[in-house]
Amino acid sequence: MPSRQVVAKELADILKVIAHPDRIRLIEELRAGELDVNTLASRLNLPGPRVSQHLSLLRAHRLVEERRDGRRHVYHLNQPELAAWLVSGVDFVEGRFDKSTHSRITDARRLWAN
Amino acid sequence: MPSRQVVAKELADILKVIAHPDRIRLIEELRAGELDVNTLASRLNLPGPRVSQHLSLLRAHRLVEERRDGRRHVYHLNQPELAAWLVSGVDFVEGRFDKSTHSRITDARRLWAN
DNA sequence: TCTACAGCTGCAAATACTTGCAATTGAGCA
DNA sequence: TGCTCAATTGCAAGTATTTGCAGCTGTAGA
Repeated sequence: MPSRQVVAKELADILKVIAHPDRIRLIEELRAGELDVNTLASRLNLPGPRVSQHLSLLRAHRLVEERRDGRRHVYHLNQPELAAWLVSGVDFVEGRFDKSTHSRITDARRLWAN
Repeated sequence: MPSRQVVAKELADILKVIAHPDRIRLIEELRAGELDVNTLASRLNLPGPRVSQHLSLLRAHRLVEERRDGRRHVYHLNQPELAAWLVSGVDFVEGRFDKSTHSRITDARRLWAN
């Protein structure tokens, strides 16, 4: 199978993993450093098992890694540049908003820029 | 709903649209300029209706635009930088390959670099 | 008008994702 | 050992995507 096809498939695979609102937010939360599952769950306001499943998917694709600290499971981004890359992708979202909602983007970009 | 959440949702939506091997290849084919549906179908070696459906999805999300030229439907990227952004995302694929298949990435990157 | 070519649309079957909830594992501590 | 907190796993129901194929629309040219 030709290389472009292989790489397109792998890239599609990774994008599919990232392409979920909760998982994008997990990645964004982890941009600044490591956090445990509980903290993530309460920051995103999601049930624990759900966060756990998202994390296990991200883990299976090596986007995050886990570390144990006592009874806590602490997660961090495997490739921290991923978060920056994602934020830069927000540019391509702009066309989708009408003018009134448009400020949300600059807003979010500012929050994520930190 | 908080901005980060809105933007995460929109970004997820766009990524979901992009996250398909065929559609990634379509975007890559279009990086250099416009092409009609037939050309795309034969370059990707896919049945016409399939390419048509992928394009209509990309079109619905404003990632591509259509132009008519006689009986041809000619497509082009709405935001050409999208292709470059995608290619830069290939970096995050690298961790997934073992050493033997690793050369495919440099390979594909070279091909996509044009 | 008739034909051919270029694409699009619709629909059903197969497949994959998401979500909620209950049950389970595993580490620390009394 | 027995209890509890932190997370993970498993599974079923609901929802969305993908794929193949048949049939349709619209344009150009004889």
